[in-house]
Amino acid sequence: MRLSQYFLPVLKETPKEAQIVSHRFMLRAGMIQQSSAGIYSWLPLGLKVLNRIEAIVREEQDRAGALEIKMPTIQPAELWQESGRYDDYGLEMLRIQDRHQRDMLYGPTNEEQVTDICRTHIRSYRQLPVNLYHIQWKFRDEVRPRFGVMRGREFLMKDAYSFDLSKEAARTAYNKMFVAYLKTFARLGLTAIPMEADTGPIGGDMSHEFIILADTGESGVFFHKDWLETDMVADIDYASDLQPVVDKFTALYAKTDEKHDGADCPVPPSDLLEKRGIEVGHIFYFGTKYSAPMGASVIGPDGEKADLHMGSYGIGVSRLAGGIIEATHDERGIVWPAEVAPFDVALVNLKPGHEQAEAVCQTLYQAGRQAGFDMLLDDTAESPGAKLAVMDLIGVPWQIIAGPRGLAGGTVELKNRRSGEIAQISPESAASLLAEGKPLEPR
RNA sequence: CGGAGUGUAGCGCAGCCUGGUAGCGCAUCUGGUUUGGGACCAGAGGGCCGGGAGUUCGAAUCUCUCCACUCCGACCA
Repeated sequence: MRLSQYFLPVLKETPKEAQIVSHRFMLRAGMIQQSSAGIYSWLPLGLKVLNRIEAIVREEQDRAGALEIKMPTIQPAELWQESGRYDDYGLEMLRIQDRHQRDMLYGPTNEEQVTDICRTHIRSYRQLPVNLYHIQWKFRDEVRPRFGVMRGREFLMKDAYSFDLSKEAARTAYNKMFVAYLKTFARLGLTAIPMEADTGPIGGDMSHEFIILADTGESGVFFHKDWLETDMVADIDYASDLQPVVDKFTALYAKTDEKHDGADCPVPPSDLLEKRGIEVGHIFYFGTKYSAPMGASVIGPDGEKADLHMGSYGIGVSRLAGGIIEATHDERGIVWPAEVAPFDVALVNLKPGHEQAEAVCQTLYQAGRQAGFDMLLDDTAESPGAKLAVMDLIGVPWQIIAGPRGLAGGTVELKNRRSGEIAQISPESAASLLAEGKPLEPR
């Protein structure tokens, strides 16, 4: 993409409503624009990132055996009256009427909807297990939206729902999602600690919130300091028994402040950390809470009818865009992990019109594109300082900077956005580096 | 929903107390000069001062009243 033909409305000054760093940078980098409280338009750069996060989430769900569906944003009130939540949910639910005065709502979540799908089509235990997920916009009329996309009213969420014959079988489904979440967040460049969370009325040990640490987080968390040294990568075959993996990643103490009890904590105070975190995922088992009232049951091997055991598994996709920035920025701007970066390589022509700079940029641009890199070529007439500042702001992992001064000495700059390291290399080595394809790593 | 604020050009702000021609910086447009870390010179355009109702000869400014947005708390992916 040529920057001169792109839509990247960067801001030099910070809009005053943006109080936290991710919100500031998302606005300044031209990723989002506020529409009303807690509701945002996603501009090209922001949507690109959102789509890449979504793709990673989807890929890991698919690998874990979940099946993608797409349920509507608008749901009929009847389903929620069946589960009993239509009256319970309160003002957070956006209620609307269609032209026939039929009560509808903009879905804040989809347990009822997915239960309706399964009760219609799943009659036998032989059809189990099933795990259906979708990635869809939700609306919750939050009392106080804030922090940009971190607590919006409208937000993009991946929500999966598992259906099993028994609690034991549901645990297998739960473990798959647990591991899928570890993998997903690791790929997103995040350390997301699974923390024991409130299970609500069901109880038990099957509820975890995945939390990334950030001072601006809304959740208070307590955990063993060794978490900070833990390698979060889990490369696992889903067909194997996942319980040991789950055990490994739940062995160290980690609880949200609702669950933490200072008097009853096994970790000595010297090893216990109390920090703030951002909840980016939440998984839990809730038994027959919806299947029983909604009549979602199957005939079991014993010929008896049995209510389905369900679990649900959420990832805040749009929240992650902000969460990643909170976790990885520096003072100059965003520092995207390679897998979610909107572009792979930014190519900066410091002096458009300069014959040699033009030629080198053209060559490198083509070389990168042919090798499959998503290239951004800054061919605008801005001042060099402005260009470089914008590139740092939008956080593309690699920058290649070409200007007359370097080219006179036969070099361009290869800059690593994360480390700040700059290598002076010849245009030819830059070209061959690009030609080798991903990932871009100098020698 | 309780508490506290803010609405003036695309963005950031001043002006309001003490009523009298609506300003500054950045951005935008034109021309020129520039080009290695958010350039320079000259010129230009752009505002129902959040909406409504009052007070007044006269309201961005004073009063009332809506509305929107933000921050702090209680709730949540």
